[in-house]
Amino acid sequence: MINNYSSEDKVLLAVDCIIFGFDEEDLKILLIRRGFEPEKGKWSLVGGFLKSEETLDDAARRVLERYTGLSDVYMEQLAAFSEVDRDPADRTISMAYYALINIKEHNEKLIKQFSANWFSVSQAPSLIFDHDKMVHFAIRRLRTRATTRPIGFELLPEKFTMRQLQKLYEAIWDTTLDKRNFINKIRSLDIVVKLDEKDKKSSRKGSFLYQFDPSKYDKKAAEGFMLKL
Amino acid sequence: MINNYSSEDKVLLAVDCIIFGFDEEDLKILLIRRGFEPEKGKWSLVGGFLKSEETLDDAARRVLERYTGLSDVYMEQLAAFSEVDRDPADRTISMAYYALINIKEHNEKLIKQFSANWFSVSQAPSLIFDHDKMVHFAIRRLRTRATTRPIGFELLPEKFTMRQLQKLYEAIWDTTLDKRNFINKIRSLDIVVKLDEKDKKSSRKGSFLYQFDPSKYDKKAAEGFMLKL
DNA sequence: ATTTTTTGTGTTAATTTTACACTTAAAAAA
DNA sequence: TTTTTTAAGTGTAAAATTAACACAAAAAAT
Repeated sequence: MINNYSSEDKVLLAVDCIIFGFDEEDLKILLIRRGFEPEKGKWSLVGGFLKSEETLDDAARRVLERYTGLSDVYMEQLAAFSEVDRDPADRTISMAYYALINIKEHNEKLIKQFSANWFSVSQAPSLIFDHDKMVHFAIRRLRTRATTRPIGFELLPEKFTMRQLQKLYEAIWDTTLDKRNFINKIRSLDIVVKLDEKDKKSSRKGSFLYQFDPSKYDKKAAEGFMLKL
Repeated sequence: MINNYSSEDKVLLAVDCIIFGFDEEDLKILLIRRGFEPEKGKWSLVGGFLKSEETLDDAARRVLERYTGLSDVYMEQLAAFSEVDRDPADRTISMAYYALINIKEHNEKLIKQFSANWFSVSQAPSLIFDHDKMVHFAIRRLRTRATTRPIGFELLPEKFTMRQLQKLYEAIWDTTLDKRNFINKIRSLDIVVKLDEKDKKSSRKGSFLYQFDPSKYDKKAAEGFMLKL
């Protein structure tokens, strides 16, 4: 087939990933020191260029696996950033993705290898290019996502306490919540199962562990809800 | 500066626009018969390729102006579509945008010139490539947008009746609403001003015209709300 | 045994949402 | 001029949801 588009401009297309993790206290993002020019050594999101034989989702997954060692990560396309001079080296459009991972599960070795670091979103250093804008965009999106879809599965360990789940929402929304109203609301969503086990790390008394019910969780993830807290 | 990215693949980047209009009854989209191969003559979204000296928003605005004659159109970036074979002619990634326009204001001549046509979203023909997917995506986005931000300004004439506004929401959400509850809700948002004029077209009695209060509207557009109806 | 710490739980008031039906205005028809 | 027709305009009560709020229980540490 004749290429009808031969006179059109081609551009570089990158993906940059905002990787969120949660450490029981703060919402964090994974940043690396950039290993090449321009802006070598500065803090940056993880990213890479789209290859012509893969989709953008493929590219994002590839980047995610490269820097965290994790596949099967929850990931969503965010937005394209296309200011003409956003990357001084060449005309590059970047597709931002955000990912939610269980911070305990990523590969520590890779973190070292790439001089990566987890930063609380409120204490992150300023980033190269338009990456700060991307991060803000991602936080905004995560906030709305947390109000319309369940998110705990992605960011918490398999078994978790209600307090942990509440702290996660508090971190995402940067607010404090009433624990009684919170637990009632979560129970009414009918996506968690209370276990008999207790977690003793956080208190003398110990607190009951919960687990998500995968099928109910997925159902809610698909149909959505409106979580007002 | 040395180009550090010289070994990376470049791709064609297109924008495709879902242009929504409202004709007092139905939510419509503007489609054109494609003027070149591949898929020449088939129904398609309006689109074009990104030029290297413009941003994606610029490109979308350019496409919008070319096909509707309108500048200053409300427009939002939607999502990138990047299946490897989505366009059989060449590897092309498309950034979908959606736009909301006042259907009365677009340029009729251009419509003819491009063999364009307005279709009710429920009766649109099937489109080339992955354009159907884009349209569905856009409708979904428009629905959530209508629940979190005001939208009337973009799709209605300057002066409108409550019934028109209600029909707009009914069309977007594909539902019916109670007029008393609707009007109370809209009034509580405090973004419209009731005028003394009446519109006599729709009934003997005539119905009062309203206008958006630009500053209040913009404020609500920026801060958002949660519209449950 | 006492202190300390964090968990766990239920009720009431306030607010928001939903359901619902009749009158009014004015043109058109008789 | 009277009657008919059509869509506009309006308010209240019940139901559902959300928000506010405080104390007892468990268990480890002293």
